[in-house]
Amino acid sequence: MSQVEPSATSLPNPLVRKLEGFTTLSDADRALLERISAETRLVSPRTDLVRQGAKPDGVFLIMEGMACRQKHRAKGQRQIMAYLLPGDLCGLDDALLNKMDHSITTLSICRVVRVAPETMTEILQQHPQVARALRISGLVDEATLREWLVNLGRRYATERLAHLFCELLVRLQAVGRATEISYALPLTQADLADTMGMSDVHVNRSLQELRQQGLIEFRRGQLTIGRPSRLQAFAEFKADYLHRGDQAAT
Amino acid sequence: MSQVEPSATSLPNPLVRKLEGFTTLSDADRALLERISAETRLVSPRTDLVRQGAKPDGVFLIMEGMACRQKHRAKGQRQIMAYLLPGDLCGLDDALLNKMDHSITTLSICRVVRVAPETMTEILQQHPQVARALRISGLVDEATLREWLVNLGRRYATERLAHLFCELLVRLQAVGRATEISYALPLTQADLADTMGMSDVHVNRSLQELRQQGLIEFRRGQLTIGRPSRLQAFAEFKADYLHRGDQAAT
DNA sequence: CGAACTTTTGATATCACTCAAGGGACGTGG
DNA sequence: CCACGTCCCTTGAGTGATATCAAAAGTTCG
Repeated sequence: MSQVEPSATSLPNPLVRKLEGFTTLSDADRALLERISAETRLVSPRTDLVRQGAKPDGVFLIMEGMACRQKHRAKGQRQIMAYLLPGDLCGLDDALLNKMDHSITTLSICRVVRVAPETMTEILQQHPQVARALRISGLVDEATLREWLVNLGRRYATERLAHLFCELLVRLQAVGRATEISYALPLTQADLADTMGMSDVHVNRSLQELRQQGLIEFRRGQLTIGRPSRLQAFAEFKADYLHRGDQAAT
Repeated sequence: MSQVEPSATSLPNPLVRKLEGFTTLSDADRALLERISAETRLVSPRTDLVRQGAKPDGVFLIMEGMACRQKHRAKGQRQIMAYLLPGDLCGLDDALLNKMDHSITTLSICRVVRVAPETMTEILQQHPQVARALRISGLVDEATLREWLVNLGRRYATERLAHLFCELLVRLQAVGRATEISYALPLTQADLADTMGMSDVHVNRSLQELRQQGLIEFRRGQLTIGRPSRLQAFAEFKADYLHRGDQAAT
């Protein structure tokens, strides 16, 4: 399922990038984060990192690829409740509770790091700025969840997808994983369906409509957004919930 | 809009009840919480406690009634993203971010307490057990949000409503605001619609169906669940996400 | 080259929305 | 204590959005 691998590419460190969007880090902070994220391993698609019902043990840092939080219902239906992108740390808060009420699962091939609980505790105590950034990051995750709820509750299928694509553009740009108009989206239409609370067939048709309207291109796992501002208007996307660029209050 | 009122009834203090569900409190902790929650004021229905776009200032503690977190879309649509019940503290985490991305609004008449930021900071520093319980409480709120997402994404209208009613039963029981089978639900069908991402007409018809199946009664703001286990089965409700009764890990 | 996925298409069924109007309940003022 | 307004709940009819089922076409990868 996984093996230790040296970090491969020369992409910017996504964790550092992300946290610097929330607060100012010292050289020591940065060095620490770089050190942590050195020992990565590859995990194949559709593999549980943390399983529902288990007691969380340590946290996972996503370095490459996409993972998610998901739940299953009795008749095999599933709902994805969050995407975990490069730079996202998961399981930190979950550790405070006894039992996972959902699973954390890879969607694509992922390069991840597991950080032991003790290491994590030490970091939080000795690097207050990192702790602060992680705290803020958690709040943004929660705000994102709320926006997803609006998405499912009050938008049509095409708007829903468009909104998700807008969000991913912003989030991936923030960690240097997207150009101005394009990014890798290694998801299946069924994955999108389980994210948006719709059927895979309807995802297919909605994607076609977005393509026809010239809002997106989506081929071979690469999503391209012709004019992001147009897609944002279509989806009524306001990035404020991601709290990028507003250095948070003390 | 509001005025200071002495605490009226002899109901148990909901904040104490709630936090004791998450951790063990000392007498000093309890005394502190009681002291804080003494100076309540009444707020009329449909009043913003915190407005979208504003900078959060202080936290609000709900002592009686129901409030919510909500967002509005352009064409007047709204989506309720969380219910705030007696014992719920809101705005604590929000304060770490610069700007509210949603509003906190009363649904019914509420008895609330506003706690100043300085007071809150002091409490968190001098009462670690309270801080810990509040932290866990926040995580449960997030888990609740995730479950709501499953609800909107993967359940039919009747199941959705049933699931909400099950959740409220558990949460209200935990703060002594519900009997084994019944509680006050001072909401309009339009409120329910904006919670469930459906139209008010469809809420009406779905409620009728739940009534016909003998699963609920709902009259004059009072909801009664004949046999909770039946309703839970119908909604596929598992209370684990509320993390009641599992004393969380250290 | 073939097996296993994934995407696409068509046809049909169903769930939920919109619009519009009637019926209650409740509070207020005369 | 009645009249009236205002919400809120309820009903009906028609429409629209999305799901389901089934099968064909395209991809990917060993």
